[in-house]
Formats: sequence, structure tokens, C-alpha cells
Amino acid sequence: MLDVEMIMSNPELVKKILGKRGFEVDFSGFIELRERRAFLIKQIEEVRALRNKLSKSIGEYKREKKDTKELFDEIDKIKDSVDKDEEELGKVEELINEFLLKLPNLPDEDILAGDKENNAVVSVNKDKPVFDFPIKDHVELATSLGLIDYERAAKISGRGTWIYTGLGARLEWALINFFIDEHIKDGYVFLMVPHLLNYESGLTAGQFPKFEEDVFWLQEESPKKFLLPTAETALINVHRNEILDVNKLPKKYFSYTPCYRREAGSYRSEERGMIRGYQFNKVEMVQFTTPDNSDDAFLELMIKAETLMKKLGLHYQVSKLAAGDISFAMARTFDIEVWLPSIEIYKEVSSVSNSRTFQARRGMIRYRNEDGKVEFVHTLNGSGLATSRLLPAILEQNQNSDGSVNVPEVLVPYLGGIRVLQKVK
RNA sequence: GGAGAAAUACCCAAGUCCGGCUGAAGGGAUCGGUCUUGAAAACCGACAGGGCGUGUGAGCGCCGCGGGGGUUCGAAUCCCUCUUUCUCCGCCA
Repeated sequence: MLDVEMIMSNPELVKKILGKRGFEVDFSGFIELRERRAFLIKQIEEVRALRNKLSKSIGEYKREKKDTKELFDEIDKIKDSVDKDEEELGKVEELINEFLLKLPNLPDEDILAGDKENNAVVSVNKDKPVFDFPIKDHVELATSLGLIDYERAAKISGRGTWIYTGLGARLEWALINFFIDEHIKDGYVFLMVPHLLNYESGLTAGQFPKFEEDVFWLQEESPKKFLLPTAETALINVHRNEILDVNKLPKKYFSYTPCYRREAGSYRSEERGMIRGYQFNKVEMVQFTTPDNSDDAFLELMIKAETLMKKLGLHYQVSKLAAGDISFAMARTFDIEVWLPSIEIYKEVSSVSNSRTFQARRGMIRYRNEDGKVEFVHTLNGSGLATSRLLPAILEQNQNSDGSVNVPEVLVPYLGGIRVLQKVK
């Protein structure tokens, strides 16, 4: 949610900034609605003030056993005059809200306008791995090493799914455990959250109303619930409708959850295997901070995500996303993209974002500053990391000519000392 | 899944039967002070927050007793509805 005062005081500026995303708006109708709202509120409140005064007098008169006829006559005069205004106000506010909920966040000043093509690589880790043998893609590697079973997954569920089998499951779990341990070391609080969330949570996180079609809904539940598309949706809502103590900020959380996404129509040919599925694993970090601390928090999340990648020894690049590629609720996003040698493409394994006050406004997530004033927190999130996408990259980047795969050093302890994934005889 | 009870401020809790002097008793916590070498205790004092509107401002007004709706001149209090929590029964990892 954007700041209404900002829109009202400088609609042209807001329009211009949203334009960086390629988002077209016309605020003229909105401004009229806001003006109408102010007018109606004034009318309604005047009548209510009078009515309250008279009602109070009736109470007093009755106690003193005085005649109240005069007061009732006066009240009769104003009795129904607010009903119509109240009804109109309700409608006006609904329209205002609807409009506001459709506006995406304002990209930060340093964010480039335009779409994907304006994403900028800001750093690269390690050189591209070179192979002196014909390489295999992760589907081939995972299948031949007995790590993943796609066919049986299709049997028990459907397309866009897979089963981690044996060592494959252990490798995936090793990644998750490694990340969990790293985050705990850094002082982040581990939360295990519900996977079924209510509408309000999706609204605060910024998924709704625009992306209601992108998540899985449970038909039977009332009120309706959806499967979380990322742990962020749950984590961000932990402090919804709360006023936090400034001394307890920043709050740092992380969670591991599967992420459930419909991914309707988004499948591309190179995304076979585990690159895109209806369910994938991800460890997610979230911070609630004061505005002052928000840029530092962003940097911290970036460094944390990158550190994990470096420890895994993978070749990746960091992209600063252009305005049009930044998701709806965010003001800035940097992606960490891992190299997949088989398709010669970098694929996102982490997305670190700052929503500034966008989510906080939607969810009324606030804090009391040193002066006792209540302000919105900044909310940030970052994957740390998407394990299901990492596993293919590890297989492909670490493959040997005989079809075996070297386990990243940091994962060896989590795999009971196994250093090389080899074909089972 | 069935039956019942409840939701009041930072926490506990009264008020709800019988609508008006209740934007809400009392206690705790917190903050400030007295006392003390310091602390504790005791005592004194402060303590509804928040949203919205209006005003340069002190302020004034509107809305707030789980959410939404209704009855009424007037609702914490009466009615409807939803949500959540607790207790008991059933089922179950």
C-alpha cells in the first residue's frame, strides 16, 4: 500500500515513479474520491456530534425527571439525514481501497526503469566451470545417480513434481539443515509456520488481490485458505496489527517451508526437471526494521545469501533488478542467480528485497519510536536459499566425467561423510 | 465432528442479567518522585492506545470493549453473524 498523503500531495511524482515499472495510472478519479470522502465525513460527523449531545441530554433529563419531548423533537429532525451519506461514504471508501490495493510499490530512486532487459549484473562469484567432457544436465545426473524420481512423482501427484529419493533426499535435507544452522549462528529466530494461510495474510504480503490465481486454494475451508507460495507470506504476517517496541527491532526470522505455486502457463522448455515445480523447498529470511536501519538490513540479507552461495562454492551472479522486474510489493530487489551449465543460463536461487513500508501499511505493522510516535516498520525478505533450485546447480557444476558428483565441502558433515555421489550398483 | 463457556486496554480483571452519571472499577507491570550510601520495600503521582476529520497550534469532533451487521434518541451492555480461545465427549499422528 502506498502512502495516501504522498499520492494526494504529489500525484504527478508518484505517477512518474510508477512509470518506471511500466505501470500506467491516472489519479484524477482517485483524487475526486478522496475529496468526496472528506466532504462526506465532515457532514456525517457534524450530525453525529449533535446527536450525541442530544442523546446525552436525554439521559440527564430522564435522571432529573424532566420532560424530554423537546429533545426528541429536535432529534427527529436530524434522524435520517446521515443514512444516505453513510452509505455513500462506505462505497467511496471501498473504491478508494480497491484502487490503492492495485498500486504496486514505488521502486527506489536508484532503480533503473524498464523491464528485465535492464537488469544489471553487479557482481560475479568464481569463473564459469569448464568441462573437458560432454556434460550432463541435472535431470540425467539426478536420475542416473538415483537422487530424483520424476516418473513415480507423476504417478502419485502429476506433472511439475518430483520425489527426492535416498541420497537425493539427504542432499536436499543437508542443504536445508546447513542453511538453518547458518541462520541460527547469525542470530535469526527459527520459526516453523502454518502452510495454510488466510486471505488477510496474502493481502498484507502483497500477493492479493492481484495474484489470487497464482496460489492453491483450499475449497473446503471457511474462511478460505491458501497454500503459502513462500514462507515470506507467513513470516511477514507474524506481526500484523502490532505495535513493536523499538528496542526489540530489528526482528530477524527465518523459516523453512515448501513453497506451493500454481505456475500456470509459466513453464518454459529449458525448465525441465526441478527448475520450476508446483512445490519446491526454500529457506526464507525476513527482517522487521526501523526505516533508518533498513538499508543496512538489506545489505545484511544480501551478504548472508551470498555467503551461503560462496560456502557452497558455486558460480553465480548477482543482478540488480530493473523496476519492471521487481515484484509488486517491493521497492528494490537483488537476485542471486546460479549458473546451470547444461542450459547455459543463470537461474534465480535467491531474491533479496526491501518492501519499505508497503507491506507494513497493508498489515498495520508498526513500532513506537523513541519519541513515542507510532510509525510503520520496514519489512525485508530474502531467500536463504531456494534449495530445490540449488540442487540441480550443484549436480551440474560439480559433475565429473564418470557421471559422479562432488559434494560441496560444507555439506559433507550433513551427509554422514559422503564426499562423492556415485552411481549405485 | 458433537456439546458448552468465553473474548474488555501492556497483563490480570469488574461491569453485560436490569442500555444513559462507563471511554470503562480494581490489581499488576511500566514511567516519574519521596525515602535510602545504593537497591528492595513502603508511600505519592502519571498511565488508552490507535484510526479518521479539522486547526498554524494548545485543542476540538467522529469511531473504537474480538471482527462485521442490526435494534435504539442513546449499546461494552439487547439481537444476528463470523472468527478465535478454553472445557468436556468422539476421532486421531
